Amino acid sequence: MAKEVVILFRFSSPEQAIGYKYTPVFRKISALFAYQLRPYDITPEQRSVLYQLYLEEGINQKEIALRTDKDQPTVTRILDVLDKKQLIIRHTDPADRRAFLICATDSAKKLILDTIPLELALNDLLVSGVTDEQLELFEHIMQQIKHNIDKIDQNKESSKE
Amino acid sequence: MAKEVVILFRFSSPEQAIGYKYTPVFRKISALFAYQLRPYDITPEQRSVLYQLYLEEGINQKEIALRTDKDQPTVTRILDVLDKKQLIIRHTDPADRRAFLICATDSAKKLILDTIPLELALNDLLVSGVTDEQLELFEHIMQQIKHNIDKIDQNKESSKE
DNA sequence: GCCATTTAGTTGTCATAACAAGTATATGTA
DNA sequence: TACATATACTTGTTATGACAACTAAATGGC
Repeated sequence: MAKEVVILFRFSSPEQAIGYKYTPVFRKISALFAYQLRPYDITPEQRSVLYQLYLEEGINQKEIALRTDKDQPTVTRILDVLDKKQLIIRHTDPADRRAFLICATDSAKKLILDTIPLELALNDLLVSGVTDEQLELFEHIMQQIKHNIDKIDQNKESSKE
Repeated sequence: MAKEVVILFRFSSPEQAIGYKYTPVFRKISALFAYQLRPYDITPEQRSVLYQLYLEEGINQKEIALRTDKDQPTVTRILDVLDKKQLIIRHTDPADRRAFLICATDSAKKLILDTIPLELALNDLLVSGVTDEQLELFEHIMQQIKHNIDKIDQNKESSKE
């Protein structure tokens, strides 16, 4: 007699998978912000790097990668662009000749300050019709999902060994 | 006397903007799924195109773009890859010589069927610890955000004229 | 102090994505 | 029917992102 293996999932249809359903939503949010940032000749990702430097100057590239959730090669290349636009300066770290301490130029700081209202206004539009209470729950669920991702990632790492 | 203009936002800090906060989360979800799909030599985006063909064969590229939330150039290039991998066939549309009717090959259909459990299992892991009730609210909020995006997009379009 | 290992950053390659501009075909209208 | 306009798809360019492989410098154990 053939054995039957039944696997039960909370969802039965691939269209319901949250990655599938909502990745395009966040892509679109980035595209909208990119559109609004055009007059400033900067992209949301470049701006997210600058924003970290605005919060704390003189951190190195590895630290920027951590704080922006980007990998190091991506940060290297975004900094190359920001360097060309004269929005950052790479100072060699006197304590570690492999590393650079990155600083934002004055025009970069001005750019960040000028665009913060854009970001807040867009965010307000995005969450209009959502109550504060609902938003709080939304944040809570996203935190749980983030936590689950980290757990999956750990399994992935440990299974490599 | 100088006039003061005070603009009030629901959020005061850029780090709280949902685009800024959660775009990396969904990027990571895609990366996790990409990792799991490696043995199948396919990416989540290529798979999302194939999945639409699995749902309905013989639709054209414009229709695929609509259904996958991608723009037409992106669909063209993803189909080029799928074509090389012999996972789709472009039939010329007898009724419109500009268009192609796209069909999935048998191996593409098998690939979709084989990977559906992966997608459902990953989704289960991602939402573990989130109750069905919370998930329902989450979906509701995401729908509201999607609706808001469409409204912003319409304004953007109409302001072009 | 020497050497293995780790770490900071870079480079190369491929895949997506946004957008502009181009080609060929269809369509709507005088 | 002729011509303007719209549409389906393609191509080019730029930006990001994942990942592997590399260089150079730092660190840790002996």
